[in-house]
Amino acid sequence: MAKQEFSKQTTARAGEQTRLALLMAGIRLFGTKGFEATSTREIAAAANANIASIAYHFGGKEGLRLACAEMVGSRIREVVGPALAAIDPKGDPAQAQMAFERVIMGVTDFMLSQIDARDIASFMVREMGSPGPVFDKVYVDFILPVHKSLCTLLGLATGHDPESDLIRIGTFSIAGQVVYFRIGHAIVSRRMEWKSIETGEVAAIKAVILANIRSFVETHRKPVQ
Amino acid sequence: MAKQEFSKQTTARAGEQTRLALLMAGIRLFGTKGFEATSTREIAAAANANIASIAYHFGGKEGLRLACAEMVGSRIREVVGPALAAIDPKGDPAQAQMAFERVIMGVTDFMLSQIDARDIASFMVREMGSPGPVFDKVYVDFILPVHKSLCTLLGLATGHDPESDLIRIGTFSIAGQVVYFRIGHAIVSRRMEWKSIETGEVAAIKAVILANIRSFVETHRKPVQ
DNA sequence: AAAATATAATCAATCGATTGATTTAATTTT
DNA sequence: AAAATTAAATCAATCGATTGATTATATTTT
Repeated sequence: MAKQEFSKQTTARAGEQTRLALLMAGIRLFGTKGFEATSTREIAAAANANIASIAYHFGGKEGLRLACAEMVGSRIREVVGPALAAIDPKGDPAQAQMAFERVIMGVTDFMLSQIDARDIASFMVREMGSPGPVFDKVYVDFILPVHKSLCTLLGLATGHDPESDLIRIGTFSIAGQVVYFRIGHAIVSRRMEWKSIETGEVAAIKAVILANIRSFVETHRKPVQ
Repeated sequence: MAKQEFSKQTTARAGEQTRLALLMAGIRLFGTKGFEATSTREIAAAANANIASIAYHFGGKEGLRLACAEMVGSRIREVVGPALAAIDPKGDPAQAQMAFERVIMGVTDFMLSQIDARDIASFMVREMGSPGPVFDKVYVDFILPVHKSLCTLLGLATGHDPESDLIRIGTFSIAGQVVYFRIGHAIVSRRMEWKSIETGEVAAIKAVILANIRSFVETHRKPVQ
């Protein structure tokens, strides 16, 4: 297990290095250009690896796609996992609302701020749009549990049944805003006359989304019966 | 110059027929599968036309893509155009809010209900995600004017400067919800346990979005100074 | 009106280029 | 030396585009 720090080029899991590089390149290229529009030669070149290494490590292009999905899934679970685990199903409304806000704000930060995360977000959004094995994996492993948890929180915050149409659709309407600002960032940036999305820009977007969350809770809050 | 009205099948622009069929097939396939993932053979087969007809009518695959964008643009302008033209820049806040709600609800209906329009919406959303000449066209011809008009209305309704960050981003946050329910319909349907998006389902979504609009206006309304 | 000509449109066949995948050989690591 | 990994070369299949031939329609000439 002892990792040799010296001459990491030659030693230190040379194979693992290209494997990771291929995954990174795959996520980035699949996310920005789309799966079909990206060639294996392009991926190999971006990862400074050989074309055959894709087949060797992942069995093929489709295998790399699935491996990318798994890496994306685990990466996102790192972000939302802790916040979701801290949910108290018997907490009071104010506490639930705070937790809800924290998760959404965290996801927004992750999706818009972190440069390496943008590729991840783009990749996932693309896979969301087209049914397939990757979609199923992303849905079951990530979207469903996260959405359910968010519904639990929003249900607690407003006093409604977490599985009611209002809460489920309402949660989508809020999470959808986050998704939109990611996929529509080119449009938003152009309209806002931003060169790129930086800290200040993300803060402005988060402020609006946060206000929308609070407006939603306030509008639909039920008096305790 | 006299056009013969009889036997429009044989006469009356025989080429226009396949031209339209190619456009329809292009919008549908580009929208559902993506541009790169769709082959010209596939398009020709779907349109009951020959592969060469694509080059003949549009100069090539990329030309067809642009022509599809133009058709989509004009089609959408039909939907939102009348509502936007009726905007009164000096109207009272309540009137502006009603107009805003009407436009958003109309677009939501268009994007989710009309079967033929789903292809159009999918096509546009896909092009929005990837920069290129089609994106520029869609932005300038459609997104920018519509968003500006919506900002005017939302500015009037709340009393804020239509070009302020709050109004511009806020408008995106509302329009983004509509876009999300279109591109994320597979996820939403699965989570809601809907077989497909039908009248009742669209009504449920519209109710939530409408409530979000009204919450936004109420939250950010400025007292008349 | 009839014949001749021009234009528009579609067709099957084929082009070179590129795709993902595979094979063979060389290199590195253990 | 054996195993693991990478590099280079090659595979059939498919891509978008183009070709020349053919048909249908419109226009012009006689």
